[in-house]
Amino acid sequence: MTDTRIPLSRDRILTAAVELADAAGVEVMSMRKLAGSLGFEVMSLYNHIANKGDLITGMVDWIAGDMARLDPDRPGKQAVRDMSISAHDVLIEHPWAAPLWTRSMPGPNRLLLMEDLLAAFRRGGFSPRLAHFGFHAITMHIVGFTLQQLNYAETNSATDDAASAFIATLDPEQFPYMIEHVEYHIHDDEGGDFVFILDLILDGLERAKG
Amino acid sequence: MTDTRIPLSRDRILTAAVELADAAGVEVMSMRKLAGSLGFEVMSLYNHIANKGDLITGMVDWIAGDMARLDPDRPGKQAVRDMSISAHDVLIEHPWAAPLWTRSMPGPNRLLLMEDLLAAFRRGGFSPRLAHFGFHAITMHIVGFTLQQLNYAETNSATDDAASAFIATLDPEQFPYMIEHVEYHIHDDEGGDFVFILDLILDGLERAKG
DNA sequence: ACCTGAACACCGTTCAAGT
DNA sequence: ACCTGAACACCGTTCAAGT
Repeated sequence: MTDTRIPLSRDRILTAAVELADAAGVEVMSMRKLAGSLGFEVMSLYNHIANKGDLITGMVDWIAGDMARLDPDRPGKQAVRDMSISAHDVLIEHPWAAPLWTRSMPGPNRLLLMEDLLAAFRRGGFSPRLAHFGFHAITMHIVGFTLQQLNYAETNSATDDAASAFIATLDPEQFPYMIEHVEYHIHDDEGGDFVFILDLILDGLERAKG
Repeated sequence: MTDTRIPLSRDRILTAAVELADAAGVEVMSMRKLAGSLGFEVMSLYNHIANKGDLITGMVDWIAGDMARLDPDRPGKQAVRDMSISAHDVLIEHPWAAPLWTRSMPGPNRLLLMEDLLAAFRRGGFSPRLAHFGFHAITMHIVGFTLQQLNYAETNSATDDAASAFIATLDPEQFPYMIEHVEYHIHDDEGGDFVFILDLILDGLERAKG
């Protein structure tokens, strides 16, 4: 009885892991279920990945590979803007990734993005110090904003019913602006907020360059 | 044989949980160990908290209570600046909290901080829309920046040896700016970066107000 | 009302055994 | 070299039983 299964590999495992996390969430994706989804036993995975931490690092770097590299032919500010928007899009596509982003070491794909970003600032005439600030401001915005956005989507569930229910628990005397804020999210949020703050940061950095 | 132990309460449990997480990290703080540190059995906890999610929400809100409320007597921009710095300090003191911040619903203490922040913007003459942007930009900076900072401290371990080792793995031809960036973290990072970017955001918002 | 023990349905990972 | 079964040391939580 020969084994007709396609043999495991790091790539196959990572692809399946991303798929599983996309479909069911990371908290559901256990080593056992991952192996099961591939038709192998748990321990087979350990022939290709070191441990669960290694798996997660690989998953994060896997989706980093989907983010658009900086276009070297465009002005630095435009290239950074495009990359940021692409990165944000990818993180929204894979909602499990943003919380893990800051918790794992950068893999090869992420390293390339980081180098690109720093290079764009330095070649654009930023001092090492200002490039350093710019780097942190931009990456922080990409990950942090997405994190908040996803959290909002989650706590307010699919529909806006939960948001309305949340408002109902608030005393309008004590939390008038909080209520206004949540209502903004329900009615007026067209998704342009990420880019608005991004431009605010980019303009601020350019001004700081002097 | 009478029981001389101080009876459990939600407050006692939360205090012990924060203490345990501070000392050993959240990933180590299990329900079983938490109960053990209090001298009770696991299941006793469930008489005071609903489940682990409830516990974590409570822990996050517990430390939110340590953050300085906005001073209503100061100009809005200054008050927001002070609150942000205080919040950042508290998150650095409790390194487990920032990753959980965006993953749990706001409790009573956090709600007050959020309302304060929104009120400062609105009373300072911001439109609902701009107050909304400002709110997200500031909270994102507080949590996101701290997250990156903690991650850096972690991957580079206590000493700078790990950072140097990390640099050593990088090809200087391919990653010149990445190397420069990590070296900045090792040598020139005096901790003023959080405030620098904070001011950049505050100035940007004020300018957007027109 | 609050505390507890046993049990259930899970985890990640080690180790020795197979091919 | 790669796959596997059994076992270990954990989890969070339910349920029935105690006081």
